[in-house]
Amino acid sequence: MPRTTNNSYDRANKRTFKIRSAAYELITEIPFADITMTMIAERAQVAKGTIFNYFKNKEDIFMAICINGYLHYIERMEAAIEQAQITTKSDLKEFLLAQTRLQVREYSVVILITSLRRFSLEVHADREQTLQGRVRIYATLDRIANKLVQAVPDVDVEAVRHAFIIQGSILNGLLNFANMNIFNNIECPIEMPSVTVDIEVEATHLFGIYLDDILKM
Amino acid sequence: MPRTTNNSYDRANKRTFKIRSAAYELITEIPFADITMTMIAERAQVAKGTIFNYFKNKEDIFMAICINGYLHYIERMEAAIEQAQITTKSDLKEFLLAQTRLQVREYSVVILITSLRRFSLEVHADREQTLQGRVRIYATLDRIANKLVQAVPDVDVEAVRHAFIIQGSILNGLLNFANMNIFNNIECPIEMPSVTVDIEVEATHLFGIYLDDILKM
Amino acid sequence: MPRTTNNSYDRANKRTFKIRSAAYELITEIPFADITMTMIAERAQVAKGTIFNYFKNKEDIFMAICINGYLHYIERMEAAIEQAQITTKSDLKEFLLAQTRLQVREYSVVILITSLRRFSLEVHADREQTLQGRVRIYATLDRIANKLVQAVPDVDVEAVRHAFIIQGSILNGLLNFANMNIFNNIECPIEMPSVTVDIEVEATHLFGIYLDDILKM
Amino acid sequence: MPRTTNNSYDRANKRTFKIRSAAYELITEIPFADITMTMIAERAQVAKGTIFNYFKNKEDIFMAICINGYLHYIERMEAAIEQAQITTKSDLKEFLLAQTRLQVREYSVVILITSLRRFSLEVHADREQTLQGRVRIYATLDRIANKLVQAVPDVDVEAVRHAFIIQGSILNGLLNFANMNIFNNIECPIEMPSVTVDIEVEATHLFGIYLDDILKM
DNA sequence: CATGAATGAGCTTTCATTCAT
DNA sequence: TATGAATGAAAGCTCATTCAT
Repeated sequence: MPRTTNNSYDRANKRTFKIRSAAYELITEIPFADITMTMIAERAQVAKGTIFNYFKNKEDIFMAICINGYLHYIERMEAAIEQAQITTKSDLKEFLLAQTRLQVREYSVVILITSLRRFSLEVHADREQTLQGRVRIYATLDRIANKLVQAVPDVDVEAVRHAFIIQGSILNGLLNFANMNIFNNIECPIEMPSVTVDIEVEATHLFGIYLDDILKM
Repeated sequence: MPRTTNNSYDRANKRTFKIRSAAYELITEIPFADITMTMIAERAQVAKGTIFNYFKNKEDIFMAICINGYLHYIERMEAAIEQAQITTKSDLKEFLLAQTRLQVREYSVVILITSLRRFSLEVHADREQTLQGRVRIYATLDRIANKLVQAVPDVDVEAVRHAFIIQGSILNGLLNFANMNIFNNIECPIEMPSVTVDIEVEATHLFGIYLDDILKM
Repeated sequence: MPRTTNNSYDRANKRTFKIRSAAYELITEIPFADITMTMIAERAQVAKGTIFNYFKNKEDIFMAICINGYLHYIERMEAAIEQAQITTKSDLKEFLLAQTRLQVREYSVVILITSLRRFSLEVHADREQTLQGRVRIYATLDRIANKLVQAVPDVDVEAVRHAFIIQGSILNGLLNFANMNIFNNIECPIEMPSVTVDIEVEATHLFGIYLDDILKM
Repeated sequence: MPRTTNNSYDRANKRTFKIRSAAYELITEIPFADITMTMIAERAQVAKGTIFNYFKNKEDIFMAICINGYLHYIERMEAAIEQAQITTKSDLKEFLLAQTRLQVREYSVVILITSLRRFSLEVHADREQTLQGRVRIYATLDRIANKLVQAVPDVDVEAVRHAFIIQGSILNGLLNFANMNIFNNIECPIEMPSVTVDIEVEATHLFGIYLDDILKM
């Protein structure tokens, strides 16, 4: 079967990817407010004007990162279900905690950027595009939840879907609120135990007991 | 002992309060990036230059709001302990959940602003001032935790102090990550159950099971 | 004699016409500075790049509109002479006033665009093209003037040719300078009689007494 | 009597004047569209940002030039009435023609800029400011007209006020529409008599016969 | 000849910050 | 200490123009 490639579509896809990647890289290095379109253009090796052919503005780029990043995460999760051999509630819990560890390790930036949505991103990002993305996310989460409840008896779809929101909230909250002993990535010479938090440990702990509760284990 | 009032000190205090209040009001109306020093000055009814006598920059103001707002919350909590008549773990849990409801209802904005700390505030805010504030917060939380463990047997100070971090993280995370069906304060015409969240219900639920866990109830 | 139609020539003509028409439409809706090549391309249903095959730049398009529009007007006038049955000075005056009414009613936009020539059009438009157009205009006016003086005794060709310049100047001037009670097409709630002007009445009045003068009536 | 000078008011006035003057100079050298705010700032020796403290945008500056320039002209005219010793219709006509010569010689640029009002200035200039200016103009013209009709019997105020509109229209029209043998300030090597116009001669001629008509001379 | 994605110079405008008063 | 006019760096963004397809 011959593969029909739409060249211009492919090129456009590549460009948006390059721009998003450049912006993603920068947010790991520089505070959001200090990132400029010029920086993003330089990093992505495209002209500044090109960015505006693909994104409405800076906020739009980061909103796209949020959505695509999270989609990437949950699509991987969906694929992982097959290999996971989940049959009991315990399997399910283990699976979701493993996914949480993955989220902490590889998707913290994406989850963290979500913090900007209320104060910055939503105000300027493209409404339609964003909502479409969210619908895709919801549909994927829905599929995942359905697959999981089919594999494990006596579990509510609604509860599983909801758990993903809680999972993200927990990680986002810990990233923002914990570790107040760190200022601008530099640890402070002040002893404040119990403020310091190992995000992975804490996230899996909190989400673990949440799962226990909703799975009635 | 007669209290010597220093007039200029009082006036300065009033000014910082006016400026902070103006900024607080604005953040409930306008996205952070769109708030200008001119707006804050007008709202606070001071000259733009005056602001810079009291705050290093815009980020400094909002960092101060974070810290003072949270201090305000926990100082009220400290005062509330006396009236609360806490003697059992169950009392303790109820007290902390009541405090959580208060946090949701009256301090959501303060908790939400914390989302900006990593990406904006810390980068420009005054380091020393901020750390001093955090130390004050820690000291207050420490006093509170101690008072509580003295009232209730068999509870770890460390665990209680830590619980406050988790409490804030939960609220912050839910505010940021939940309710993705809302875009720019406008609800979307897309049905996505389990994404929609009643913050107060969810926060008390999650924090409740966390307390059950750490209090071993 | 059979006319050999050159297809590509016809197509090119059609294109320039489509582009000019699109630009003409736009200038009746949007201020010159706010009209973009993209808008013109969309309206003309051609690619942006195509425009540049036919016109040097934006100013060139509007210069072409000026020249072609005015040519259109005077070529119609030339054709109208035959039907007009002009034999006396009075006939001539009536003919020219009727033509002035036509100019006001159907060519105001063209005359108005001329206002841009000094400040915008000439600076960027194609010099040779423009001058060629003006020579064509002059030639046509010359033919018209000659036809008219042949029909009416005791009238100077030079004076008639010159009258057309005055005619255009009067209309252009009134369009620009009169009706200062209107701002951005919206009438102002300020009573300023004698500022308000019925362009057609005023133009024919002023041009009428001018004709009386040069025709020594 | 001590003169009370409001320093900040004076300084502001000086600034607006400097900025307007710079813009006026530039428009005599460079086409409107090519004048940038940077150029104006440099010429006026103020910071770019300063301009925006006094004017909304580029169009606003040129609208102010139009209005202030014309006001300057008619205020001089008002002052000139006293010295003029006007008692007859003939005196009145001579006075107005002399004023027209002055307009041609010293205010052509101002009158010419008016050509931009429809296509550029009004769309972006400050509405209120502009209308206020026009009201001032109208009031001055009204005073002038009244003074003149008091001096000369049997002349209609309305007609005189209206004549000023016609005067400006004539000059504006001639500046825009005549001399099509000149392209971009360079005369063309094409012989087109009757297109070439001596603006001053033509304007006084046309306005002269208009005055004859309305004064019934 | 038609296309439209890519370009990037350069625009207007903003706004934190300064500093003379 | 309060002021707010002045600053000017730098931002976001536009859009005429190019050019590979």
